[in-house]
Amino acid sequence: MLSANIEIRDYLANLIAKYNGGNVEHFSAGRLPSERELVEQFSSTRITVRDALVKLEAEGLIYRSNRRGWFVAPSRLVYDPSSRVNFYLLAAQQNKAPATQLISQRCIKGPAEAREALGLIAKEKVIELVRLRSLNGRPVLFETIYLPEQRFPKLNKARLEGSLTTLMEDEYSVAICHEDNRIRVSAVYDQVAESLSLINGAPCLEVTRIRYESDRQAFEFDKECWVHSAIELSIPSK
Amino acid sequence: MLSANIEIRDYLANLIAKYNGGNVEHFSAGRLPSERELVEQFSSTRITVRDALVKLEAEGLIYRSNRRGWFVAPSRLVYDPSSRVNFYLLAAQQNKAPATQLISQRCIKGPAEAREALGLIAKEKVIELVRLRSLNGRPVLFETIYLPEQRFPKLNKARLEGSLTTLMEDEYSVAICHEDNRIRVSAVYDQVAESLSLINGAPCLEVTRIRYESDRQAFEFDKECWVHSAIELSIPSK
DNA sequence: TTGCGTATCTGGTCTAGACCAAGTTGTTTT
DNA sequence: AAAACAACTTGGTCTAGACCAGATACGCAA
Repeated sequence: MLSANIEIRDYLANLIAKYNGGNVEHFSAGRLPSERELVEQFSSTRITVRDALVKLEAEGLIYRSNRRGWFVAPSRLVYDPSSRVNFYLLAAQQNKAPATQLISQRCIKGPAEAREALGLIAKEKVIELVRLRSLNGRPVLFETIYLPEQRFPKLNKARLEGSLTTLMEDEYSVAICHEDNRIRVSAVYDQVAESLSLINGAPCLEVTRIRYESDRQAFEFDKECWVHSAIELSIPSK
Repeated sequence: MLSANIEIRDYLANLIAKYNGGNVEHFSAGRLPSERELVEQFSSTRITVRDALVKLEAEGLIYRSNRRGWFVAPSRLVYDPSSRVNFYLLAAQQNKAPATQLISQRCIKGPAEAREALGLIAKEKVIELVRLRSLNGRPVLFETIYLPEQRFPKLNKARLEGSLTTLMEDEYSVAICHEDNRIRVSAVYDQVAESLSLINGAPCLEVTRIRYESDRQAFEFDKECWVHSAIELSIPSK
């Protein structure tokens, strides 16, 4: 005995599998039928249809673009967070078209979490960079980067949409000693949700990273929020 | 202008923060008020209250135990998937009481995914082990392990609830050469959901692992489904 | 004391709508 | 051709209930 929402889920999951297998006839441009069309088709209600869609979303089979509709999720970007391969190269290798947008750049006191990670004292400030990265026009990553101002004076604004790792090596002679990545499932709100075309409370994969240039001296604190269906992490053994 | 479900979320998130800070007065035994009580308190409806609860669940602040209620999520287990530290030791180090239950043990053909990873041909079978692991009585991990039967004849049943790594070293002289871990957000259904006291379609953190004892020869294929609020992965740099 | 059945409580699922705000599209005006 | 507006479509949010199934607590009988 299947509940109605699972029946709808299974039906759509099946079509999605076919679509991903190359049978494009079901969804034009990867777009699912509207919720109201599905209600008609299954003689059901929006509550039930949405239950099914939210489950498919949780699985990463589909994603929503706020108030535009539901779409079949493209194949995931495979990403090793502890490798220093840059985003453009990685995306290109996997046949995806990358783009980066610098949303804001500020010099502020910064959140306690970042200050602590960077070992800042008293009035030392941080540079906060907020960037949005897309694959094939779909925003997939919202990242907030904190850098100690003293270590990185006069950041080259022209290069803030490219690889920061490269910038830091070139202009500040940074050599990464080691780093720590923390990965958890979380949810996005407000600016983050909006930038990613997600709704408040949508799940995401959150990667928090601290990079060190010597045993104790951290030079970078990042928080990455990935649209969870867009990413798969690959962690090779040490 | 906040929507009602966000208002309820914020209110509860606040209480949860206090609860985690040591102020235990709000929730007895970490249990949240029932959905119907919250409906009363906010003069709202269950749809809206559940929207709020599902958002808190997505964030990992609370979890549900199927038809029993909603609970404040305990602190997360921090876990490095590519380390070979065993579960009991790890849990003990973080002051959590671990337990393992062997749910099933079969010798089968196995799913294509596992067969391929293990490089099996023709009629070679796999041993499938299904285990459920708990922390402080709460199920947090459902894992399915596939081992090539030829490599591991006559598995010692008495030891299947303990550390497999240790068992394999002791009784089969396995030496791990390298491994690959894949991490993605997914959802659980049926037996997995039931075992974890989750509902069909609840999000989880899925870790898929292949272990090799030589460059090409894999000896273990695992799929771990973690209750997402129970876990944080820690990936140190190579 | 130990089962066992029962009443009650909980979330799980669903009906049948409503209104709103943002995104899309087509038409008209400049 | 470009800008402005209007009409329409979409999901986002919410009302006010209903019934079901599993979990739990409790009282009663063995």
